[in-house]
Amino acid sequence: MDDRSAAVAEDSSAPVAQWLARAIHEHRLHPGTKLPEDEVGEIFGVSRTVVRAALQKLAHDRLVVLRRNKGAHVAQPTVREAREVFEARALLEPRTARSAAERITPSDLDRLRAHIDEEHAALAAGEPGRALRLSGLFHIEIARIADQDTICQFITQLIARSSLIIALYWKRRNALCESHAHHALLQALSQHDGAGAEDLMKGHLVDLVSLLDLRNTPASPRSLHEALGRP
Amino acid sequence: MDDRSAAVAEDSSAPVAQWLARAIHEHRLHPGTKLPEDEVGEIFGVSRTVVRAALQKLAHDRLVVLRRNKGAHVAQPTVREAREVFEARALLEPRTARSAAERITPSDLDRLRAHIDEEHAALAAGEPGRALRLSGLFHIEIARIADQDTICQFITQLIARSSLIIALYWKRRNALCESHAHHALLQALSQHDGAGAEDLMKGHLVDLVSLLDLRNTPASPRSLHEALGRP
DNA sequence: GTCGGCAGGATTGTATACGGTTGCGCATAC
DNA sequence: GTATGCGCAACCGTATACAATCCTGCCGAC
Repeated sequence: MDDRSAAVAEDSSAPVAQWLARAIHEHRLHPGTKLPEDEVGEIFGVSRTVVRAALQKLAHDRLVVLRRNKGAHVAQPTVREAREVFEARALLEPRTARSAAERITPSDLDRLRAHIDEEHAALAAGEPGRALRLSGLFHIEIARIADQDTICQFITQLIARSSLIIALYWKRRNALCESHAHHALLQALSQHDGAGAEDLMKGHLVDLVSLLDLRNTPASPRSLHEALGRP
Repeated sequence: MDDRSAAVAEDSSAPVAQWLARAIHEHRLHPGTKLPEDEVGEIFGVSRTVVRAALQKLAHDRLVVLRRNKGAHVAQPTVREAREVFEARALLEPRTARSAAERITPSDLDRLRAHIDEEHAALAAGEPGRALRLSGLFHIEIARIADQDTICQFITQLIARSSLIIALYWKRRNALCESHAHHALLQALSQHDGAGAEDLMKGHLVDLVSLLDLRNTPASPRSLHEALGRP
């Protein structure tokens, strides 16, 4: 409600970037998909100038990669990058959850419950992409509650990248049953149990990584040199 | 060596962004300074298109703020933002220093020593801006040694913002005597003392914050309303 | 003398044009 | 049938042009 329509009049490239980011987050745009400037511009009714600005923003968030004269593609995080992203989340999110527990308000709790409910509804409606995005928003909401804008922005970026990582490395497509962890987190937060929330978040992130297939296999459409093992 | 000259041929906006970032980091560009697109473009001999790309990159790193129809200005972090930046650093850097201690190599140590020496030389030569930048590079180098690209990028951004914060809130201009902490860190790193490095880094960051004047005074070229205390 | 409005200049937002590179496909030779 | 070289089409990089907006200074009215 606050990030969709409000910014439209402010910066015309923001809606393009947000729309693309959401599509990536919901797995409607797959890793490696090319994003030609002309095509995107035609879809949104804007010129390449504003599309470029949006793509640059996404590139800075590591959601797309920009290669000179090759255009923009949805990023394909490597296994190494996947590990790094979750290591960074492990450094940031548990302590942030603790802060959130200490200053959470009833209206915050309501919003978190609404997130979980919406996530359940999306899963029940057979929209796993939407559920995944809402699951990410749950984490972002916790960072927002912690009232740390800077860390919240880092976490937002990391969660978006996590969505790409999940698209590439998730072990079993059907198993998106992480709502239990979010329920437990909600419980700890509602009781202002900072230490508990910190531990739960730590464990939750470990669980997430354990559901990824991060053996040293390269990303699916890997670079040919590595694929053929020739120097 | 890897981020200065190599990227020049790759992306023409990168050198502009790097030059501006360095000038900000070295306090040659002060918070609040306007950066007109035409002027910057003329300096670098490029058109506004590429300048805009550079400014957007810097805006994403929070070194400049972009306001619609108002142009780009060097950012003026608020007290709140200053606190947040150092809180984020406190979450990221100590653990990163520990990782660095565990995997540091002799050549890494040489590079760190060179950084410290250069920093001393800059101070002796009466170039506090250069010394500050080198001091920041010391932290970035540690993150690089830890071999965590993602976290390294976050830290790089946070250190650049720290430079702006120091420009605004440093208590005594003359006292840039933090080289002792870096020496102690180097010692711990050279002995692969992860726990020691983590503690030293934590303390170092606390010391840094204590040298800032973060009472709830607004930023120096604050909004006129607040500056004059008139409603 | 002060306030309000208006016009001019300056600066940004967006679109488009042009040049260069890449990559693909086809035709031809072997 | 396969390989090689050429040509074309698509796309990106950059510059520039035009429109919209904002700031500033001046002028007139009260």
